[in-house]
Amino acid sequence: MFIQVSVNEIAKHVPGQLNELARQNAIWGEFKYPRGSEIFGEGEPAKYVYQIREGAVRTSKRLSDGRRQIGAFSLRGDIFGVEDGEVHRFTAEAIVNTTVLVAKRRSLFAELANDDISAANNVRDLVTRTLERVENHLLLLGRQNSVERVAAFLFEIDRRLGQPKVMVLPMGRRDIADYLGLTVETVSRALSILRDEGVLSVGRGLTQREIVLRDRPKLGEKRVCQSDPERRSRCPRLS
Amino acid sequence: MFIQVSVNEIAKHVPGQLNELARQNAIWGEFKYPRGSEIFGEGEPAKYVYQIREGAVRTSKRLSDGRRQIGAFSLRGDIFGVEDGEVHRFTAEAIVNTTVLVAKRRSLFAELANDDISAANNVRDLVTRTLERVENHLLLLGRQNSVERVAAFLFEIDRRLGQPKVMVLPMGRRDIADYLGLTVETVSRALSILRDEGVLSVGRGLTQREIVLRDRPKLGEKRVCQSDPERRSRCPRLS
DNA sequence: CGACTCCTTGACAGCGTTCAACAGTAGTGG
DNA sequence: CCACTACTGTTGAACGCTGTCAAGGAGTCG
Repeated sequence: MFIQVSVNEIAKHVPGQLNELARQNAIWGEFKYPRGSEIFGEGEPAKYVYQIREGAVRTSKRLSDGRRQIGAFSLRGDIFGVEDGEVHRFTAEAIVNTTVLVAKRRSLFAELANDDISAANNVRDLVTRTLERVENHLLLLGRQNSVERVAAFLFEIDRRLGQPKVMVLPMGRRDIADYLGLTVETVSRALSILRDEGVLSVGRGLTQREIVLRDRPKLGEKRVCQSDPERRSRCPRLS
Repeated sequence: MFIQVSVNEIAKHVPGQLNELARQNAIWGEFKYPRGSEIFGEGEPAKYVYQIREGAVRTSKRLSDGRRQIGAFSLRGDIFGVEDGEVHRFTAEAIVNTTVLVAKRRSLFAELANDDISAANNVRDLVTRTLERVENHLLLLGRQNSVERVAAFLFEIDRRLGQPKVMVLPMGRRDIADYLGLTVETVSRALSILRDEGVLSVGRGLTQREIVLRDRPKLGEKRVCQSDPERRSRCPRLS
């Protein structure tokens, strides 16, 4: 009951998914993680599934020398931890003060053996969407320039936030940079370019993390390089 | 029977996986694809699962202007097409003349609803491994330099080929470049650097696609940038 | 209010791309 | 068998995008 209500309140676009997952497991309840704290670490046994009630989470990997790659951002209503196997392959950290619903989980897909078609479909959809997102991210990291990356990021977040008038980013430039495979300076410069081109507004009496998209069609064009034959930078090579 | 034998012959390290997958589906048999031909295209309905009997396959995505990102290479014995949903999210092409076993497939995870625990585990393992590989690839594309990328590529292929004396690459430099998010020239230069450092030999009476790894430990060190943690965050110099 | 972090901007450098030339190899047909 | 051709791969030189370093401003939180 408690779960039923809260999940439906929070995640209108993924109604009841955690319910399905939780039905045959045990909901452990709500947990709060302060800004910057670790929810689980890479290599730890994966015992739970999480849904964000309030806040935002980043999942990341690190190299030994500190270089970091963020694989995904999870926002309000999003579920994470499902796609892992026996152990977590990512580290998950709260970007801001975050409240999550936690459900005990069996091993991946275990609930599918229990004839629960609905839960099976939900898990399948989650894994499918995860794969699709990650694979598109490969293309972004491997073949797109900095402005395209930032535009793609803004486009994605804007969509996931429901295209609000003012987009409030929970994460800082450092996180954006590590998500896009860039540096903070390059992210900042790309945002300035988009601002100067009239695509968005930033600052203007707002926080630096509040962005107003002024020209979404133009942003959409920026996402993928529209091979401008004049500027032969990194993109055009058509061969 | 025919399938049983051939699968076990070919894929010792993934014994019988396609058998499991095929048991409740229908094996359609063997198909041959000439070098460079398309096995399936991005966006096409996903009707079959494939296992490579002989040859090699690349799966890739393209941007509208022709930029390409290869997501994975499939070698002899490998299964591909399982991780897709209703439609293929990648294009699959034969790198060389390739023979594949083809099995009709149901929708993703459908076989799990049929109480086939063994098949369920196989699908789960395939999806888990796919996710792990792709996520590591994110880190490579987002945060590693050219030599690290090429070293990681060689390390992976060497392992998958069973560390032979002479590594015979089925793919050309162009494919390697598009897999690593680089250009052919940069791949070639990185190989030359590794050659000059005594890590490998290439050419020497062999084809350019035949490589001898002379110092696997050193190659392993090249894979990830270790060394001074305090200096720059991106990576130390090459030379 | 002060110390801290975050963000932006500028100057510069470096790594990887682009462009170009050349050598090696494979495929083809005479 | 040898030309002829097309393709692949290597190497050099110059360019430029992005990283690095530095400085300063803006916001945050004690």
